[in-house]
Amino acid sequence: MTEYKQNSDPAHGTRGGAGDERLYPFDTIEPKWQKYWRDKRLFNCDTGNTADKYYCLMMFPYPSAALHVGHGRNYIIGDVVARYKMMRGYNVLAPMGFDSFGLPAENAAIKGGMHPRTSTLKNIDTMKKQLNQWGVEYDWEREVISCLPEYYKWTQWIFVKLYEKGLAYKKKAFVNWCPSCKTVLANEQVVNGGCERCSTEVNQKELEQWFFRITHYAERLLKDLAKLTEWPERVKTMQANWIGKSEGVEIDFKIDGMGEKLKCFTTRVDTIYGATFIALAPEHPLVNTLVKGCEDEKAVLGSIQKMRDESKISRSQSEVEKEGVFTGKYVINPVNDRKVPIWIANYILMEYGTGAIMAVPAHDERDFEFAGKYKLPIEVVIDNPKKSIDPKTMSEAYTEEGVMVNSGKFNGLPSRESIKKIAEFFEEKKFGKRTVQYKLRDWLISRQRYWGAPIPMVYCQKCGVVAVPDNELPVLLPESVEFRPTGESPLKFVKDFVNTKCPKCNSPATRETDTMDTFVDSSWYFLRYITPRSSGKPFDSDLVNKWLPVDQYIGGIEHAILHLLYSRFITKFLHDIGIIGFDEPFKNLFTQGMIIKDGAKMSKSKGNVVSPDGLIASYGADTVRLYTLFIGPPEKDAEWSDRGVEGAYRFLGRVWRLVEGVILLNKGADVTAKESRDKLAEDLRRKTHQTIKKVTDDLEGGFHFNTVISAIMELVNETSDVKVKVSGKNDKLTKCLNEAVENIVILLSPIVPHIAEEMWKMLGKENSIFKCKWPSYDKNAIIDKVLTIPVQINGRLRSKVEVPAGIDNEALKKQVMADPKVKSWLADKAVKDFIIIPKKLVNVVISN
RNA sequence: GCCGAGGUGGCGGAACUGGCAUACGCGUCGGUCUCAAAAACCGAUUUCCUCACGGAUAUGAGGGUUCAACUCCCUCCCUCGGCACCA
Repeated sequence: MTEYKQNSDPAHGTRGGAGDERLYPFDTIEPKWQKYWRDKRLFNCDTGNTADKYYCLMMFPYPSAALHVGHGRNYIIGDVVARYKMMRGYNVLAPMGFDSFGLPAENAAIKGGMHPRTSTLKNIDTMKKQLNQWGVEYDWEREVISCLPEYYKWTQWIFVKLYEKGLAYKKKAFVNWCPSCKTVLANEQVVNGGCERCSTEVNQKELEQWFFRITHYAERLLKDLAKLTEWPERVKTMQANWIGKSEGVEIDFKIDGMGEKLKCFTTRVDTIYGATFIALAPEHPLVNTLVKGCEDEKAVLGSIQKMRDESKISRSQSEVEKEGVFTGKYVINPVNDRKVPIWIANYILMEYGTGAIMAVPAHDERDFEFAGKYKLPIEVVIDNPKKSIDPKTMSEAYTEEGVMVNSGKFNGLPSRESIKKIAEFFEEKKFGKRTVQYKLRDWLISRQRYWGAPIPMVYCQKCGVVAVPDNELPVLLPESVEFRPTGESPLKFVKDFVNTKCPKCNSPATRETDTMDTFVDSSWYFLRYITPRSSGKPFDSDLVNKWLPVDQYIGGIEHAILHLLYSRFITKFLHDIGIIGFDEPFKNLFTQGMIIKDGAKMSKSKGNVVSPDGLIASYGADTVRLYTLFIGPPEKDAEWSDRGVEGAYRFLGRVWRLVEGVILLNKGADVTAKESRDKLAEDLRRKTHQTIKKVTDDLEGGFHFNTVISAIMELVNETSDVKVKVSGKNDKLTKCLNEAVENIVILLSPIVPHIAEEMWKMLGKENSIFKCKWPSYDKNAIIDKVLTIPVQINGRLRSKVEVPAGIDNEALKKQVMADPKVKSWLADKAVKDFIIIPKKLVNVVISN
């Protein structure tokens, strides 16, 4: 999605541990099968067949120069899911594309590199080769590249639709400005006061910018999180926190001696009787009027200006000392007609609520701190029921619930109850009204950059702001521009681009020169894959309605807020204008963890990037895939280990030799059976079917690839043990052995597709293994006939007994009591209790 | 501070609705094969005591419930991620 800072150096591969001796010929097998899948169009989806559709989507990447094994995790997981679902009989759609507008390509151009288009398309080419090497397959005929006019035409079209509905608008505002990237950033792109991309401290700049009115959808974006039952809880929590809903009351305070009213938002209207001052943000529009004519007006204005000058960023850090100044004016508290002084304070944010608060020092930490500093009165109106509060000695604000005191007719009520009562009272008396506030801000989408989709708007002297009509889209990016880090869009200096005619009146006009945030591009691409070459409309609505919502979306946790929230917003919008029939885009979401090396996220600057190229050369792609999935639970971060890769490689070698060995057996090599063949056969068959069950359950119930692999390893170990003991005769045992081996190959195939295809062929099978049906297990075969029951004495394991599966409790008890170890533990002690957990365990409780 | 996830051998990690803790893999040690090495194969591997049989001990710390606790309850500690002067 977003571009990554880390780039790996493809020339610097990890050392190969395999040496010249390969455990199996992966280097010839892998390219062969990759070509085969492509030739047989294995991943090309017929979207016309929607009966058993399965839309398996990976977050499309920004085309960086080279991928590392951390990126690989995402694609490998997706590929395994797609192949598995195919074998389950689904018509799988697994498309891929490139989120190819963005800053890195343009920054490279500024440094004197290639034109962004050239470098981007080149990177796309490299990336496709790397994906191919991994054996990760897609329906490439549906490739979507967001920087091409055929795509961004429709990004612009969506902009115009938003504009027509009043959801795209331009306003002058203080915006986050990254001095290094020389562009504005959305609130979501500011991380700890720094630029998301380069970490440079962001400052504030007043600019006229385009916004999307995502706040209009705040309530639905919040409420509909409940619909997303198959999303990780943490992602939903992060989105809910980001939207930040709070319910409260907006109070109208009359300003004493002036006609004006002052609105304050509070969630704690129960504390209204304890309001001892009012605090306004320095940017509040009434500030100048209020201050006018006050004592020492000049000094007051000076300190207000000082507060404004502090960057918004440093003001948002809690360590910053609270500052404020008295305006000389008062409001009247409507509940008791008391005069309350109005202050200007640096801790009040203009962009939240009304930019003004009623301050209740006794019951708010921040107000308490401020009141302490400026010696403002503290009045307790909520008492702690456990220990009465003395306002003179209190050392911190009491913010808990309690009992109302000093609050007129509300005295004695529990504070929680009075929130509702006072709110009702306020509405009745018209002192104010109940409202809801959100932290979510409108989405700032203007970027002073070249490499993005131009905002399709025209400024006409007569008609004003005019949207470019559909038939004139796309507004093409001009080819030749000068890349200069001026802080203004390079498009501004391209006369042919800027000067145009008004689409309405045909008189001379100028174009908007800013481009769109690339997150606009990525918030609808999943719709385009269904009909990627559609030229008359963004997509075919009927078909899109059949294929979406996406059945499985897979990507990194870093997009928990930005991309996923924006995509949900755009989907809801397109739903509301009636061109799609669903209002949530992604039914199941899986967020995989990062791959860590030497304790840190892989990055070029840290020099800890593991490139797949060297690994694939030494061990093959299947080994890299296997290890990547075996490393740990895929949703968690995991530390990369080169030793672990070798272990995965050795395992594939063992499987390869097992298959070769069994084929030899089938030809009638070896002749001596060394022990009871029937029991061996039965045990092996049981293990085989238990493994089928375990693997299928682990894939269906979440992506537990690590336990899937360990289960298959167990089966391989057991099968290898059996193989050693077997003759070549075509009897029950060799049959079970063949069954075990075939199933091992099938169960492994989504994970290590190349070697699986090759072994499948060695076993004499005709078609691609991915055309074969996923096995089901025999319910009877998985039942153990003989059980080993652990025997505990007073909860401690002391012995084990072997019993037939159907044994009744009486017989079991008899056998346990006869066990010599149990006998010696019991000695002459009385048995107080005898607990039998059927098929699991026996616990004999005795006195000590 | 608030919200979320987590803490299990030397390491990555397993353990379903409370029922054999440490599966599987890595590493280490010992062995087979080899002139030798690599690969492969076999065996051992929580810790402590014991020649051994065996015993004791252990899932961040402490308490509780239970015949039985990694799992449930209470108190606390630590790590990671998100949000954070949001009224």
